Amino acid sequence: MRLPHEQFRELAAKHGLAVTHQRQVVYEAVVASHGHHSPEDIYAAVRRRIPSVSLATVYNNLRLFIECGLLREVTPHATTLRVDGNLKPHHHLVCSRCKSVQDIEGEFIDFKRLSRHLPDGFDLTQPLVEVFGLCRRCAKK
Amino acid sequence: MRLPHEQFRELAAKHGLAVTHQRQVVYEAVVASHGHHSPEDIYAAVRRRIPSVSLATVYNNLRLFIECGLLREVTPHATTLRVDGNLKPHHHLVCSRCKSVQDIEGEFIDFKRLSRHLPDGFDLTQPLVEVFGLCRRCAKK
DNA sequence: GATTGTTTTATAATCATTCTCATCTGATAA
DNA sequence: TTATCAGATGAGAATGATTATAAAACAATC
Repeated sequence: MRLPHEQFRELAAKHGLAVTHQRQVVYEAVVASHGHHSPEDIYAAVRRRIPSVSLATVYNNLRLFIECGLLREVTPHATTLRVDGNLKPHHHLVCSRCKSVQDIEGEFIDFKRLSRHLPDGFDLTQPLVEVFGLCRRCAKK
Repeated sequence: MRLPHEQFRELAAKHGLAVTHQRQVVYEAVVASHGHHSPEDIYAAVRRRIPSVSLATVYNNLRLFIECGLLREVTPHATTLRVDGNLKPHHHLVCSRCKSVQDIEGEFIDFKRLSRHLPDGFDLTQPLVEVFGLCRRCAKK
């Protein structure tokens, strides 16, 4: 089992990213957060270890990590960016009203059938599926 | 076949909304647009018929219509609101990089299996599924 | 047609995000 | 190890989408 900072150094080398202290701490904060968090959340976590860190640095690095595939953007219909450090295949259940996101397990997608309907050239090598509905709290109203 | 303005009067009555000229034109602009458009797009279309209309009115009514279920929000990972007037069951294929959205047909979701994994109380009566990948253009890079 | 509560307009305010630029730092080569 | 320099950071300003505010106009009900 690799330690988080070793894991990050490997990933950075693989993607040609310079390893800075800030970058490392941002990455670790996302992975440790186990959820679907906003840049402000991550900023708050990073500040505990680097009080002088700038919010722009957090934004810069989150965007960079998303582009490199180190983490995934999870912002369905929400007004603010959310990131997910969990790269294992999994899907999301999203509340259309309150925009809350939860993970969902299970093989409920027929990828064979899906691929028959895909337009030419569409790349599904890292598929992510988001299913919308109403969470219990919002359904009550 | 109902005319668009008759259709809107019925819907408004059903949801207890006052029928104003602006509201009617906003609704018709969304339905006629056949796609996944931004408030600015709708605003431009409405202005052709009501040059004095305010952007705030477009936003207010789009939000109202979404809440009433007259149309659906389609903003996966995009930075700006998109609306879809097509209420027939259909799903979306979204490019993770450029955020483009296209409709996709086909029965590729096993809802029986999915419902086994749903948390208690989650309401899927109007399910919308969004599948993420890379569109042809973005996949090339 | 008068009344009442809602809607619209114009504009100001807000909030998330990005940009700017001066300063600093990690990576590479000497 | 040190010098160099492209790239990263920090502070704060700028941007852009969206929402709030308040006065005037309007739809629905009586």
